[in-house]
Amino acid sequence: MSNPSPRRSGRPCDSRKYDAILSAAIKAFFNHGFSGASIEAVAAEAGVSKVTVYKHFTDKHGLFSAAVTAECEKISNTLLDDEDGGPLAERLVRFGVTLIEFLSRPELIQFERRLAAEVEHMPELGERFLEAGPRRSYRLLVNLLEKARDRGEVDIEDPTLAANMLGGMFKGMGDLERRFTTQRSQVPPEAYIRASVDLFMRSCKSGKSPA
Amino acid sequence: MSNPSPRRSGRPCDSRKYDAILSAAIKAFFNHGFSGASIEAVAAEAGVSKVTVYKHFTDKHGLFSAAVTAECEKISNTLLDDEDGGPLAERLVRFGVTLIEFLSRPELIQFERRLAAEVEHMPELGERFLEAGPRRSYRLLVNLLEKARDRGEVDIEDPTLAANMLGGMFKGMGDLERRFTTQRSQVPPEAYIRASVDLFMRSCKSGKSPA
DNA sequence: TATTTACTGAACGCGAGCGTTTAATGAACG
DNA sequence: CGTTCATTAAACGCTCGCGTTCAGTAAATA
Repeated sequence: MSNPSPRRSGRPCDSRKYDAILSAAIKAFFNHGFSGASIEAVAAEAGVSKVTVYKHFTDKHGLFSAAVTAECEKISNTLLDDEDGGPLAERLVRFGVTLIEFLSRPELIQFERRLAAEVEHMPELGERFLEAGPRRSYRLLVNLLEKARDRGEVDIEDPTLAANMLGGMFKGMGDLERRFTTQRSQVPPEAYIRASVDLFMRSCKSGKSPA
Repeated sequence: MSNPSPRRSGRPCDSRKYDAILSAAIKAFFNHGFSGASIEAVAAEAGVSKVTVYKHFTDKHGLFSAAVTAECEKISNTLLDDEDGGPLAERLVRFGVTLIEFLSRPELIQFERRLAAEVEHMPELGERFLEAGPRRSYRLLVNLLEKARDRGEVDIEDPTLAANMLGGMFKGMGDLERRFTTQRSQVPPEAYIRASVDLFMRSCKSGKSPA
């Protein structure tokens, strides 16, 4: 009211410190888990006093929540958009390869592991992640299939189901290996993705349709 | 050598205490994670002194490892065996439904979450789990497909790849919902599994084969 | 300049939890 | 019986870590 400018008096907050804290928190939480990570270590890593951490974030849970939100933001922004045309099969292969490469990044794997472990105690964070990532790319895939169907390119009864299966095939068993193994496979998934798309396309052209 | 009976002298260990400790540990670790769980709580829950815990298990890591091993044992013993015949499609549906129902049990979901979170620091446990569960059922599936192919029931070029895709389809997107959501869906997976098998079978009969 | 706010460093209180020790009791065996 | 080992309850030493407090400094505004 009395202030025309929203600028408060006194020394302003250093936004770089906020960022530093957040990155340090992300690193710590997703390396050691919620209970395993320590605020003191975060402060040290960020080159910041512990008090400053508590100035910016209310609490350990608040910091964790902010870290998850930030990571989800990154995921949203990385989302594979429906790149320009080509036949459906080629678009699906591109989609699948990009997806699997994205899911194979060590940081993301670690992030998923840690987040899933905390979901029981902070369900809203799991929900936030699902919306930021998986459900969005799922909808992209559904959309891609619907358009192809409308163009008469394939015969799909329920694109929702089809996308579900395609996504599942793309992940395949490699998903488990990624989650429960530390050594990263160097194998590019091209061939496997292509085989999955082949399987899918073959079934779509043979008269009947998924589901 | 000197002892004909393997029975040592002195008071023998109470195996029920061992079991009690182990169940308590399983509950604690898979509810609160490795760092989150406390030995004291485990001892209390087991109705046992802390010293007894350390008599039976060297150390917190040892206890965790024993808990994981015990759970993996359970998983191995629950493994869906290739129940008697019928056409391939029906057998696949049975396999898929049993698999998904198994994977949907809250205890198993929680177990997978916690274990995955610790894999980075104890890789051998992840390996143990993969061998006890996923890889075994994967091999069962491969076998099932190979036999069907040998009977001329389907035209599959690479059963390995096919099993990979089938398994992936069965899990589909529901896998992510299970991992990152606390509310359990009541929906029986029958219909979805059947649709996946349909998709698969359609592609196998149309001349060409997966991959 | 005075005021206000951010930030630091260090210390504090406090609880949790790991792993150990001690003294005592209980259960098996010879 | 005495020996041996399991088990207990309680206490201990120790470390870690959360969240707070305080005195002092730095950077902005009025």
